[in-house]
Amino acid sequence: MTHSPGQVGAPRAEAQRRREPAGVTLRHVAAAAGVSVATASRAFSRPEKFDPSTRARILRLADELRYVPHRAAQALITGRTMSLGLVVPDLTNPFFPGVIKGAQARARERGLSLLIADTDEDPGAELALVGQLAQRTDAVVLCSSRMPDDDLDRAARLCPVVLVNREHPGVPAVTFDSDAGVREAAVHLRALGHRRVGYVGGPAHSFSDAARAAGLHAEFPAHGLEVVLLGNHDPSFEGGRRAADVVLSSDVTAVMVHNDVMALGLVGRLLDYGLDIPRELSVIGWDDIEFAGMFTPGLTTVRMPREDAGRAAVGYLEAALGGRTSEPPRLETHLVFRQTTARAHERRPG
Amino acid sequence: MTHSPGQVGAPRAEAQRRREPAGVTLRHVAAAAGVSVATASRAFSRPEKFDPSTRARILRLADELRYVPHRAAQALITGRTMSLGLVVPDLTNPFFPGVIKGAQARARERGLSLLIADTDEDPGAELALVGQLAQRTDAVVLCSSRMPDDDLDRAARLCPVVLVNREHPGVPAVTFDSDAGVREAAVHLRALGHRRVGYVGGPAHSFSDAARAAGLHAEFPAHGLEVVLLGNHDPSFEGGRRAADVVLSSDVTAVMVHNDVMALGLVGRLLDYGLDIPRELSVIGWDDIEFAGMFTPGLTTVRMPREDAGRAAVGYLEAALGGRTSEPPRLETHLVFRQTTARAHERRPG
DNA sequence: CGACCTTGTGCACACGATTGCATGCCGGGT
DNA sequence: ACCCGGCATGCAATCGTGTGCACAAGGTCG
Repeated sequence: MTHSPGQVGAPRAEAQRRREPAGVTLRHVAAAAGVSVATASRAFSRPEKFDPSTRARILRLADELRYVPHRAAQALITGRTMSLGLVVPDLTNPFFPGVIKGAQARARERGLSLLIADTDEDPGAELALVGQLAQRTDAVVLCSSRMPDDDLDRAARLCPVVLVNREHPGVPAVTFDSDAGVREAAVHLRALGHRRVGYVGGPAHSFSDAARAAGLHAEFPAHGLEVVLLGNHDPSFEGGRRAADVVLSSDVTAVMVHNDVMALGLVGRLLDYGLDIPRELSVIGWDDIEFAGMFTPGLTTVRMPREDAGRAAVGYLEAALGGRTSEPPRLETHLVFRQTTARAHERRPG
Repeated sequence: MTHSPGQVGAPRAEAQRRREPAGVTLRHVAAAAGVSVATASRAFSRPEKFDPSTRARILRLADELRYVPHRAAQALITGRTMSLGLVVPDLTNPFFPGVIKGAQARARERGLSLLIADTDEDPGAELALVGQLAQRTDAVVLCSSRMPDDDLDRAARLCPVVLVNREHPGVPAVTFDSDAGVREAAVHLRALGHRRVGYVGGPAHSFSDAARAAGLHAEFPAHGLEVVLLGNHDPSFEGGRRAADVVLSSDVTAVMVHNDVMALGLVGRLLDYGLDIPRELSVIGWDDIEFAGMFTPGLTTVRMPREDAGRAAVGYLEAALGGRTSEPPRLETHLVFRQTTARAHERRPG
């Protein structure tokens, strides 16, 4: 209104004041096609009810001009950033890159991007982090969070949230169904003649540790196996090594371990002690990280389909943002047989 | 102009048409403070030349109202998204989470976010990926890219780019200086009595493989060591295992391996063969991934400070975007001594 | 005492895309 | 011949923030 409106040509010169090459905008393609910006926009968003030839021409021109929509502008007007956040406690824990990979693949298929945040194992920082992410993303997936319950409530109010490997009332969650895996482990150990099986636990207040222990207590007795709790330990290689003494001084012939990294630490230390694994002690881990099969002896373990979990989590959020309601899945786990389990034998007294 | 302009109160009702709770905007805090939106905005961006009391009042109110700036709106007007992209070939390769972690930490300190993209080991897809990232980020770091040279040129024209662990004329790069690490390895092996040392290579056209081989050729002869090339192999555990036969049928007493994962595969297979490591063969890996110290025997290896690399890469980009020019660093590597190296012995003929 | 500078603040436009409403055109029915 | 409906398209407002320029108030100096 203030300036001659007929000129639909190049963006006005003064726009170049600050700002790099500027890129081609909808205005350019509209001008090139001899239509208004509105029409150009609709050529993308409203394929239906549109003159096919006009539409085709616009799209072709957009392509030739290498037009790419400006995400920030879209985000501003639509209120959707088209990106998701993903929070993990520790990237160097081999469990998480798997779920990230899955999440990322699904996100890419859908034209979404993924912001990864690592909390450095600090549950207290997670809420703040979700707050930051909420500004830049439409929703976030919280992975194996050890966030306190009320922080979790607050986070869920901040923006749409989906949990992975944790449950909390009122918050959707992609979970792992330990049952099948644990049952297979029970059958396996029982068949090998074991009767008393230890459980080397992870962090005391971790949700997944509680879930795993519960699975054991639910399934093992039904198969004639006694479960012996062997304490809570740091979920690290060192934590596994340190658990060796407890295991050694118990009278179990087999142990389940909270995760693979710990299990590998435990096995390593026990081998150092001169123990013959699996002859004197069978060990079963949890997760099936890549390295589980690379160690000697290869670790028997309960596989968690973590890429599937990542995919499912973003799939759920994408549906939820689109207004479609869906139920996040509960994923099956299974036992992977390798070399750390064998027939039960008496162990010579420690 | 079309509607009564006096009303500076809440955003106009019709704005609520579509759009969730809407959040509090600069307009809210401006209204609360009794100033214009422009002043409120400047309270943040122009601390200097500002009436201190007004500024303090505005900031306090902003805080009370829980105002958080709308990133998309800022991005639209400033042309800066305040986020960076990071492209890696494979997240599940333990090398990369390390650099991501470093990058992420530095980015967070600076209020930047990081978009991670995994190319699934497909160098052909990388350029397209950078294109996508360029829309949503201000710059991208390309990590150990195997992208062809001209793709790399194109990518660098798309948006500011920094390379990690790769070099290319005209593109800034955070690199690893193999020299110190390789020299230490040479001294170490020589002291242990080795004379002929094999090199188990990675992918044929990989930049880092060329760099590593070059380092060997530059340093080893100077220390009286002969280098024997033992071919190119897949940079995976399996690749390392498959290299075992070549190693066994050569007459070297020690090998350097392109990376730790391969080295671990190689060692595992050789142990399967009944070889006594390190007595019959010394093995040195490259990277110092977490698991290198967890295997038995612990892998002697050349450490790459990968978190530092991540930090340096985003540090460089941040400076570059801020107009400050800097030189991306060349990071020192060092040998980490563990159990796969020992005095040279004749090996009984294969 | 007036001209000029400094300092603090507001007006208005811009960024690039989306979208409700209006408009113009064309054809068919009464 | 006129009106109405459908269809394709344009107008203009809008999202939330940043910033050049104008302008007012107060102070200083000649």
